[in-house]
Amino acid sequence: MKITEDNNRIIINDINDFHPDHIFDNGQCFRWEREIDGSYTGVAFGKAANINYIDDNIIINNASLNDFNEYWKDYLDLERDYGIIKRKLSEKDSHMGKAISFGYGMRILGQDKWETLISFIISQNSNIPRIKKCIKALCANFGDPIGEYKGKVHYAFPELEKLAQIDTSDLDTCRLGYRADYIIKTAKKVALDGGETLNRLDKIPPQDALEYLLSLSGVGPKVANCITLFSMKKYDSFPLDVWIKRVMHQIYGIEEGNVKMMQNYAAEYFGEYGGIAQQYLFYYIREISKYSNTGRINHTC
DNA sequence: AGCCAGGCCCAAC
DNA sequence: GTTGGGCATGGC
Repeated sequence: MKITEDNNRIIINDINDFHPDHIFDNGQCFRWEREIDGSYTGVAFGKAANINYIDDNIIINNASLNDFNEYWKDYLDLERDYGIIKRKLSEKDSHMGKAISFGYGMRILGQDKWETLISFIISQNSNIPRIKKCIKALCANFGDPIGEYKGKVHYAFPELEKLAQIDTSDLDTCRLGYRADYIIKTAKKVALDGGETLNRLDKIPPQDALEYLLSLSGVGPKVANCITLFSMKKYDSFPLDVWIKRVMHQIYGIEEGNVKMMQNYAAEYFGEYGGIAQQYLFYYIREISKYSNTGRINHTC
């Protein structure tokens, strides 16, 4: 990885398996917006940036070398060789192979735990466009402004202490529906020790981490798996949402609605990279579904 | 217009 | 321990 710093811009050479669409528009994050040039502008860890991929170079605009080393390198998971993972998973079956050739530039971001927790509580029983709007409103109303960039004021994700201090009705303006109450309850519980437990979840046994997450209001198995996958580098986490349930039934032949069997099958079949496999499949199935409305997965796509 | 969305809670078995 | 109705909102 060769890094160049140039006028508040970072350029990284020699990174393969990187495509902004496959990374920022695959449902793992909700705060990045596509620009007309194919780049994405957004906020992570309280830093606003614009990221693009041109001629095999990753370009991070509005970032210092310090920002890169401290945040972006890990956030973008740049030190992982996705080539190896893709080859391993592609060998599984032709569907997996197709999903990977379709979303070849996907990477699992290393997101902030608190932001991921709240974001995926919001995500439940909703759809991605609305989730993005809800989170945008939450940040604009309760996040710290972090300055203007590309003609817009950007906001950090709301601090734990901030959401722990307010009431459910204060969130009315964010249009979160019944999830507002979950968020306030969860914030108050996480804040009991200043977020210490949450921040250490990746350093304790996975079963204990899962148990803590499931004890939080609005966090069930699916949301908990998203949190551990997208913010704790637990790549065998296999979130079963409505889309992946369809995949498990229609492609892998597992009895419809049998969640336990689906989890077991994924763990056995995909193993340590189940979560990454899941994300390729999720992106693929949703994209091809945009072009058909049969309600079934088109195996020939 | 009506079904669906990166599900979870809780009461009733 | 499992099951299913209810849930607030808006995308399409």
